[in-house]
Parts: sequence; C-alpha cells; structure tokens
Amino acid sequence: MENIKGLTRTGYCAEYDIKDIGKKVVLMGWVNRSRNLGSIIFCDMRDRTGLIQVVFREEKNKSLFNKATNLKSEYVIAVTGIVNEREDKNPNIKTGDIEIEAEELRILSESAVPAIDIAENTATNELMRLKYRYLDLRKPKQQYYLIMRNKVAKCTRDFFSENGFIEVETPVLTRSTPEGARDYLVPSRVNQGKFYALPQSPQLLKQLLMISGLDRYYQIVKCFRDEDLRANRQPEFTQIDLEMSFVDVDDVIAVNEKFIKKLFKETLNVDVNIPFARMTYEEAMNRFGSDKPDLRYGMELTDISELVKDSEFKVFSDACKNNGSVRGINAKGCADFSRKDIDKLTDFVKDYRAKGLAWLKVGVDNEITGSIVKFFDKEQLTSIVDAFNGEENDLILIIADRNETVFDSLGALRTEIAKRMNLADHERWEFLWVTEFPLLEFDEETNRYYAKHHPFTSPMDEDIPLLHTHPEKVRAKAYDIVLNGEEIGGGSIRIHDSVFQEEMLEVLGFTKDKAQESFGFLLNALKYGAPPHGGMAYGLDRLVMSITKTDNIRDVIAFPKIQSGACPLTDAPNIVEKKQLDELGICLKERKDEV
RNA sequence: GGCCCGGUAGUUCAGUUGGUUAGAAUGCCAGCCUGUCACGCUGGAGGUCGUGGGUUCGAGCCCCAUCCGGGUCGCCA
Repeated sequence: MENIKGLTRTGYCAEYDIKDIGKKVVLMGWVNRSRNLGSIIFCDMRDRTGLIQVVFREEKNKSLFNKATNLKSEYVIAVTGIVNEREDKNPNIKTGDIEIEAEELRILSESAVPAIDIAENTATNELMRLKYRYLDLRKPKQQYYLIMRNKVAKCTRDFFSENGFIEVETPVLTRSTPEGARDYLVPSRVNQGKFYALPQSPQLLKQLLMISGLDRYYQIVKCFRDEDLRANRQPEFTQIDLEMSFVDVDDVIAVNEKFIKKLFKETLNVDVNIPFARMTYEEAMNRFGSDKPDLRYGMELTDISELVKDSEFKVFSDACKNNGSVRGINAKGCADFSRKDIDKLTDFVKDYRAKGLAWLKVGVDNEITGSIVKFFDKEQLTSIVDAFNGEENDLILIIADRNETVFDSLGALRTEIAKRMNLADHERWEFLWVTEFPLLEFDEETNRYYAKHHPFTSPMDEDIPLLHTHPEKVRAKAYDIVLNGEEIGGGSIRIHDSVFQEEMLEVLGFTKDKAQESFGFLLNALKYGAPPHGGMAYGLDRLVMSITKTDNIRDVIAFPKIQSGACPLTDAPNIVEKKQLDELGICLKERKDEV
C-alpha cells in the first residue's frame, strides 16, 4: 500500500467536464469498476460526487499499465493524469464526455471482496446492508439521503436563526415522567437505585426556557422512545423542536409555513403556496377517516346511516342504534376487483377491528350487484349508490360499526386502494394543518382520560367550561402538519397558568401529591411569571423521508436499528461486564432460557 | 403478544406432484482480448437448502417446533 505524500487532490471526480480538457488533475477515490481489454484498461473511479473514467494504456506506459491490472472493486486509489476528451462518449454519466489519461497511480488501500454489491444496483437484504452499513453508504442513492438530510438541517438552522430563534441544548440525561411512551432508562452510579431517562422530547425543558425569557427557542435534537419499531419509526429519532412566547395558534402556524416554504425551495427547488389548507380534526375524520388525510386524491367517506338506519339488514341498523354509523367509500372504476380481491380487502379491514366489509358493484346499465343486495329493494339500492355518486364500473365499500372503527378501517382502506390504483400524483406536495384536536381521550382499560397530545396542552378558550362536565368534548389548541398523508409535525399552545395546569392534571387523574412529585418543577416554574407560549416539533426523519420520497426511515439515518431495536453493525445492545453492573448496583434476573 | 410475507452459492433469485449428481445471473479465481463503460470470450472453484424434529422407500418441497429478517395491528402523551 502506498501513501499520498506529495499529492494534493485537485478536485472531486464528477466536478470535471469538457471545459477542463488538457488540465492536469489529481483525483482520489474508490475503484467502482475496472475493465481490462488486454492492452487498455478503463477504470471507473468513484467519490461522493460520482464517477470518472481513468485510462491506462500498455503502449504508453508498460509499468503503469501492469500496476493497473491489479485494480479490483473498492480499492482506494490516487490517480494523476490529464483530462482528455473521449473517443466514444457515454451520455449516461455526468463526466461521460471526458476521461483521465493516467500518468501516475497509487494504490492507497486494497479491499477485500465486498460483502454487498455497491456498483451493481441489486437490492441486498437489509440485515446484510446494515451489518456492512459503511459499504452500503458508498451507494450514491444512500449518500443522497444523507446529503439531503444535511440540507434540511442546514436550512432549519438558517431559518430559525434568521427569525430570532435561539438554539439551546437540553439534557439527554433527564428524568422519567409519567404518561407517554416507555422511557429508555440509564442507571446512576453515584445515586444507586436511581435512573435517568432519555428524553422522549424536550417538551418541559423548552417550556422552562420560555419562562426564562428566551422568547424563541429551537433545537435539532435526538429523542428516544422505547416502543416497537415500524417502517417510519426508530427508537431514537430526531426532532426539529421549537417554542415561541406571546403567541397563539395562528402565530405558530404562520412562522412554520414560512419555514416549510423556504425548506422546499432550498432542498427541492419546489415553490409551495402558503398559507396551507386547514381542516379541523372533526372534518378530517368525517371526510377521510383519518387525522392525516392525503389530499392528493379524493375518495372521501360518505355517511349513509340516515339511509339505512331502519333497514332490515341488522348489521347496518344495529350499528346505527348503538351510536355507530354506516359509511363507505366509492372506489371509482374498481368494479373489476374479483371476489378474491374483495376478500383480501375484508381481511385488511379486520386488522382495524372491522367485523366485515359490505360491497356493491355498479355494472352495465347501472345494474347493482354485491354482498348486500338481498337485504335491500331496488329503490333503496339506487339511493345508496346515488349517495356515493356511483357510476358504471364503480366499487362501493361500506363498513358499519362503532364510529372509531368505521373511521380507522375506512381511512386505512382509502389509503390502501389509492396505493393499489396509484391515485396519488407523486409530484404534488399537499400540505394541510389539522386543528382543534380533542384534548382528551378516554381509556376504557384504565377507566380514565389521557391527554391526546400531552398534559400541558391548552384547551380552546371556549371549551374550558366543558372540562369537568363533558371532558371528551373539549378541543385543544393543538395542530398537526400533514404532508401527502404523513404527519410530519405537530404542536400546541401550552397552559401557562399554574393553577389551571394543576386542574388539568387533576382531570387526568393525578392527585395533588402525585402531580407535585411528577411535574412539581414545572408547576413551580409556572408560578413565577410564565408568558403565554406554544410551539411545534417536526419529525426530522419523516420530513427527510417525504423530501427524498422513500418509505423507509432507515434510509435517512446513517446507522439505523432493525425491527428488534438492535444495531447489526455494532451488535448493540449487548451484555456488559459484571463489574459494570456491580458499580451500578444492578443485579440481573435470571433469564428464562437459562433457568 | 396477534396476523401476513420471506430465509436455497459471496450477492440477487429460480427450483414442477415429494423422485437421478440442487440450477441461473452476478461476483470471485485463471487465461485470452486496444475504445470499453453492466466490456466480451473460454475454463474453474463455490451449497449444513436458517435450525431441530417428524411423515415417507425417498424431503429444498409436506407436517410440527424454533430462530432470524421485513411489513402490519396492539403500542408510539
């Protein structure tokens, strides 16, 4: 192996073009591919900017040529040479008009045969890719994700700095607070038997910063939640977190629309129109069965409860009687779905606790067929189909159940069918604010109310009188920002009155003592002149996913974890030395498989 | 914890009703080749078919259990 003594890189591989012909250059990078034709070798060299072809000719320099015959995939090399125009150009790569006529070659580092394909574009299984993540990240596509993520972070810092926000770091070793996700715990050596918790978000600390008078805070910050992983959920993820003093809902929304506008201009050169559409939670649920509707396509829900509440079809009439409803969607042009297809959709909605899926097809001459025709006369069927604006070749899918189940399953079904029929225009960016979320949710298992957002969210002023009489009807000053059917962020105006905050905790079932024990530091702080304040947090990873159009969160994280929460590269989590446990005063229970 | 999909050569995959010595592409090794660009041509090496058990004359294929990966429901204030 050789060193780079005396060599200074003149530029990146893909930075050169036809204008540089005749220049002497020094390049460093990886061997993407080498093609040996016998007396001439073409070597594609790669760095993070792309590829450039290097030529070695036996007739020109025998010893240099012989050295080049040793080049293999992923060797690291330094090449000195002259930029030449190619005899045969390659329009498929950026530097296809030129090549480097090699004058010197140094092999800086050899490579074992790569465990995964880098130059090939094969879809290697993810476990392998993550185990060799440093190789996987050599792929241009993977580098694109990280480069885009950096652009988002840079633009975020630029925007919030320019708008008077101050970036403040909050602790990673903090305390566990009740409510919310499961905490990651860190044992304290100095205080044995006590634990830090990693933050699920810096929520309370940023409120304290408002009380401190920082006025506007932001932070790009890691958050941790010990819950099961999903395609868009990692146990550690990054938030763009912000908080503002002396604001109400519209103020927070206005600043964030400006931010998003700048972000999309600078990352994708896309002009988004502001202000964004707004919709209340109630409207979103009624029209789309979801609090994060994708507005790139229609297929809205239709409520036919009134039409069928007295029908002889028990499934429909019972649902209406039991405070539920009968609703459906019209899958335009899907009448060619087979029974098997529809059975699969039925299984699909069962995942969302729906007990079944009723369907009607509109055929030639408006002939109506389907699973429920025998329960209705012709006139009734026509009125149902009309309610859906059903036309020839439409498939109408109906669910009768508790409202919650109806919305969950139809909302998911709408998304599923849109995916199957490719209804979404992938070039469109549909932003939406969903507002007026319910403040509380009742949990039947524990028989109490939980904060839907978090316990520090302010109710809407006009709903405060309902807090003790009809808690479920109280709406919150909470808002989510939705992009193409994905929730990319959310926030709320917070309670800034300590007495009212205590009252809220009481509604949530906290005794005075328990509230003081858990949130005493906040309740105390609120007594010392807390300004009205509110804020937002974006899921940075999800935002980058949207911008880069990937549906896998692992793509936008350099070293992500697999579904079990493990890191195949470092083998974390792992066992530790007994000595470490002793110092922490921790002794492990025997594992079942060791008993 | 439930449900669905997957696990066969270094990698990506095929493998018929259960039937001879488990195939292909790519990668790798050797040789040839002066304009390739997924270079080409010739030859070669490379497999506990995730693991364990069962059914059978015979299992990559069927059955049971189990492990691993992905998706999803629950969960994620």
